[in-house]
Amino acid sequence: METLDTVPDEDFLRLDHQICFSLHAATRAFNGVYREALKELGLTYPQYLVMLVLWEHGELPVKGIGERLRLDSGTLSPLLKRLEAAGYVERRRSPEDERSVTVRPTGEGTALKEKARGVPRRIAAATGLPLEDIRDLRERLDALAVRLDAVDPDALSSCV
Amino acid sequence: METLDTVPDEDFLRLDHQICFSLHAATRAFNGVYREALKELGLTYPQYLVMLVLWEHGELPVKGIGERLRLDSGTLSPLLKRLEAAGYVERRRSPEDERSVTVRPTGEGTALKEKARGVPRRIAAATGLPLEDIRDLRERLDALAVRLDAVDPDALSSCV
DNA sequence: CGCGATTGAGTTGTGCACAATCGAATCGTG
DNA sequence: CACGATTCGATTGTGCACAACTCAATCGCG
Repeated sequence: METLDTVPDEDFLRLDHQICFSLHAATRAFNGVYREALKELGLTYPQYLVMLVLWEHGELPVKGIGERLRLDSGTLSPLLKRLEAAGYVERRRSPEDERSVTVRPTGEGTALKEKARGVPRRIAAATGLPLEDIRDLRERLDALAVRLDAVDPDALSSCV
Repeated sequence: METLDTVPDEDFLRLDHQICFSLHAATRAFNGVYREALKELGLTYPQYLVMLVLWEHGELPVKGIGERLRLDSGTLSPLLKRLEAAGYVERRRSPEDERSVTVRPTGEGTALKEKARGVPRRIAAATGLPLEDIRDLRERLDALAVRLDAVDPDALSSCV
């Protein structure tokens, strides 16, 4: 059987090139499709993700959004400012904990959900894949992300 | 059977959330792992991709790199300048066509290939997946990217 | 209660992705 | 040969990702 140990470095480098590159290419392709689909909503794809979690939860602290999307304040702070400037969300300091900032959709932001309703179906159609394939792919990617996030940094730099 | 047409919008939105988000999360997880693995080489992940194609082809015009990695000059120009500043590549105008810029690894850049040899194996090990699973995943992602790149932009904005 | 440690946002700086645009070189057709 | 169209790269501007840091608010232990 073909395993990690029976493949020469040279082939490996090629294979590796393709898996990481494939992921990159697929992500960028998705971004391109979303960019088109979200153009009429005036949202970028990461902004759309933020609105998705806000539509689902009603309101969340910045930290809560960051946990669900795995983004830190360095990414979210400016993004949320742009969403606020666009009139889709409002931010205010939590009365209970002055360190925390609560974000919630404005009326306009909530109304946007209706306009966004058709987006996911069109995206799924664009993939040309049956639902079960999409689901299977998603599960593999999730499992992969979990494994990669759990990797010990030192185990990487210190070669085997 | 469950198809695109038998699932309500509401569920769909959730499913969609997960597939696009999973891809995003997996890409970012990969980036994190590569960041660690490439730290000792002084390369970012996109810079590593560029070095990979240069190691394979010896020298290429900027356009050739862009075709292989699907990146445009707006991304490559500054990236190549940084690689040049790091001493890994040199750029010069092609004598045959003064519009074109030829990029090739310096001696130091070529030497880097040996130091990079162990990287892909460690990345593959970090995924915790057998080779055939990686290959299968790669093929699915490639097929997906092809489909998504071929999507007619008008078909997205004009709803079904 | 008081003070050091921790937590939550925000800021700064670097790098990538991409759209739009520019200028120079080259091509192609009349 | 001349001139409009195209090609190539660089540049500009916007937005995202992330590391490193700051600062205020809060927590918790003595």
